[in-house]
Amino acid sequence: MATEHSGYLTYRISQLSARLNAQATRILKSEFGLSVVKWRILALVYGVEPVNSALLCKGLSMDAGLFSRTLKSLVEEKLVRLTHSKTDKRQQLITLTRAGERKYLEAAPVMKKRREMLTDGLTATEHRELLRMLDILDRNAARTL
Amino acid sequence: MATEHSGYLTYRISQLSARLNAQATRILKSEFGLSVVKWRILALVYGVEPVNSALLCKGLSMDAGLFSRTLKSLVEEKLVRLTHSKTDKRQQLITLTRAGERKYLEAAPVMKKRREMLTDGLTATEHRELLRMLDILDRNAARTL
DNA sequence: ATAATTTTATTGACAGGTCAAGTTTTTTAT
DNA sequence: ATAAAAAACTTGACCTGTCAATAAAATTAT
Repeated sequence: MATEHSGYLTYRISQLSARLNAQATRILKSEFGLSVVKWRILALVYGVEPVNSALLCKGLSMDAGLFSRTLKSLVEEKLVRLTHSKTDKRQQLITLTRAGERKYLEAAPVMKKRREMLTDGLTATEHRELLRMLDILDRNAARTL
Repeated sequence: MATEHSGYLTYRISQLSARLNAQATRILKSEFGLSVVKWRILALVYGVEPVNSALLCKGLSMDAGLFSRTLKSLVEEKLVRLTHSKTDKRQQLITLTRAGERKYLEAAPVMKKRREMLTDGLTATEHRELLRMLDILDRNAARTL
């Protein structure tokens, strides 16, 4: 039954993505009480704070609504702090709180190990090749059909 | 901004998957009034009918709830027909109606072209390599961390 | 034979993510 | 200088997909 659609690249990618997401969700929630989106934000803010909110949202190519709500709950959990830009009253800057930094530093090694485990069995060359091919797919997918 | 996380394979896959899904959703909905899940079911049922419902659901590794609801609306749209198995009163068999077949045959070439376009720029060897690497990732992702 | 377990299918509740509308502020065009 | 357009952010409505609970039927174990 699995063979009929095994050639369907799009389907394979979708399945893999779902599986990876489920794995990340499980680890992040059970061990750190984080959602995947919250984790991504923490990971990107760490080290480069303070960060412009809109730029980060675009960089993640994340929906602005989702981003806004996630940020709100990160603030409620006191993992990040928002400050209004002086020059542009619309903008806000994101900084990690001490607790946010701690949370990131706690989760980072676990998530790093997970990534390493994922590419187990791929040589460095293959890994690079894979990223290159994903780039090609990505560009092709952006082309309107 | 994109460079910080470009090495994050999981993130790349997730983004690519989201993009592909959005593309498929757009095409299927606007041109054929189908959702991605409906399309997948039609495509798998076509040619091998009648198909055992539970087997198909497992073959797609799809959530049973989602599967049930999607099937229900495919029946309402008169694209598939369900018949109860004589030997096992729990089971149901799926068949495409004439309209369902027509819908599949209409959409199939467009979706095929989309897949071909997606791998534009990859040699046959690379394509094979890509599938192989995705297999490895998939197996690794199945391992519990 | 019948009790316990497993399988099939459906349903309700919910989290994650998308889309569109609305507010405020800034930028651009006239 | 003022009007129009764009950008930043928030909110509500909505859809998809996941999970847990249930019910009916079949299978397995005792």
